[in-house]
Amino acid sequence: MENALPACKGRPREFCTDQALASALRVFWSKGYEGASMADLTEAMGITKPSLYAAFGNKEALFHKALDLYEAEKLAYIREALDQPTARGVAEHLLRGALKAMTSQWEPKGCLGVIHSVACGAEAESIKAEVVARRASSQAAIVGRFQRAVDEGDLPANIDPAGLANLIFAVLQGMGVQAGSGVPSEQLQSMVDAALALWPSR
Amino acid sequence: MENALPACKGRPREFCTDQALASALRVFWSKGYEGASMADLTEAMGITKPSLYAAFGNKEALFHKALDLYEAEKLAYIREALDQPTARGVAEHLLRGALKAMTSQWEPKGCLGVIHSVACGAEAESIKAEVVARRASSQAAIVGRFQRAVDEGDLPANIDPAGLANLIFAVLQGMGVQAGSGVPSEQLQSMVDAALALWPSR
DNA sequence: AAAATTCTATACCGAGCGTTATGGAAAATG
DNA sequence: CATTTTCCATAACGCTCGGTATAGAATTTT
Repeated sequence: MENALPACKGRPREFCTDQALASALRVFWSKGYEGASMADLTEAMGITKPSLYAAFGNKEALFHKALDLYEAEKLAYIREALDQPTARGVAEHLLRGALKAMTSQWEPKGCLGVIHSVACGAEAESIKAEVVARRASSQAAIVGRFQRAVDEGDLPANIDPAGLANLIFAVLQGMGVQAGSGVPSEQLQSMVDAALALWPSR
Repeated sequence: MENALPACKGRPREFCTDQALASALRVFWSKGYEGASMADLTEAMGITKPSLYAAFGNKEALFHKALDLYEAEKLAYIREALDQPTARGVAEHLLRGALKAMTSQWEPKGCLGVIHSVACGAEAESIKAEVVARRASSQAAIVGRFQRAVDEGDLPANIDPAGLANLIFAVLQGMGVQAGSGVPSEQLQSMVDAALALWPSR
């Protein structure tokens, strides 16, 4: 049933689904799931409502595909951070990667995950749960990475890996809140510098 | 025109406006401005819609009064923090006060300000602007307090007061995001401990 | 060329939103 | 006790929402 083969009968689609999905992502990213109306989405995507429903199912399915795209393209820095050789490198890559992702000139400011982690209407309940679950898995990976750093002596033995991972995620989320509410990127830059200056050395 | 004198003609109001406002605050706090429908509000407040409009004006005016109440009652720890003798005391009071305020057993989890700082629909645009402005003024006060600490030698001279204030506010906001999305308070407690362990000593 | 299939576009649907008008009951004033 | 004022309750208004049915245009395969 999936459009596995583009060589199908009938009139072919007149728009690029990937491009339309990218446009939808930008709408969700800047307005949130509930704040993004179907009219907003179709206008940004350049298609009509029936085309959207035929191509993506419904609003929630469209959001899920946009979320996958976001995680694959905009959250790559989290996966890269896990590969850094030192715990400080992990933290630095997380902070600087998040800063870049949240303050791009061509993309909406802020973080799609943060927007949907805070409570809104009842219709977005399952979406919030999904976003929160994805963040929890990322956070668990960071906890494991910091635990390894403690075991290897890369981090002082007296620090709590879970607490530290929780803290750095809180900083990332706070950065998302601030970036999404108009705080200029220079201010966020100084925040990142302050955070790295405080990082437990040696 | 204000109900300055309770000794007025006609039938008196049958409900307590303060109590109703407190109930409305809890609804806004847990569902957000847009997520809180008039039906949600009137049910929680125990009054009907015309009574609400007669007593508070409209939904936005009700929110503003609830926001004032929130700031006066639940954000007292921020004003108290400014009076702490040391910068570390300020930070500790902020972090522990926020943790207590955001994880109370009898109140909604999370932070009313954070909820409305992230983008949602267009109707909440002015509300977001108001909340963001109030936070900015609090943040500016913390910057000034940290600057004083640097001048007094309470903080190392090489640190940036604005960056540090921005960082601690990001932690508070991240705490709000996490508390509002189900992270248990013990985990947030360990995050606070980790943050204070990293605080620039001496 | 003809038939079949899938596209796009317009209009509509039921539901929920914030808000307000209408009516009747209740309490204070004179 | 009568009047007046303000309350409460029901219902309706205009609007937007997500989602869909219908119909016509366009491009494929047979």
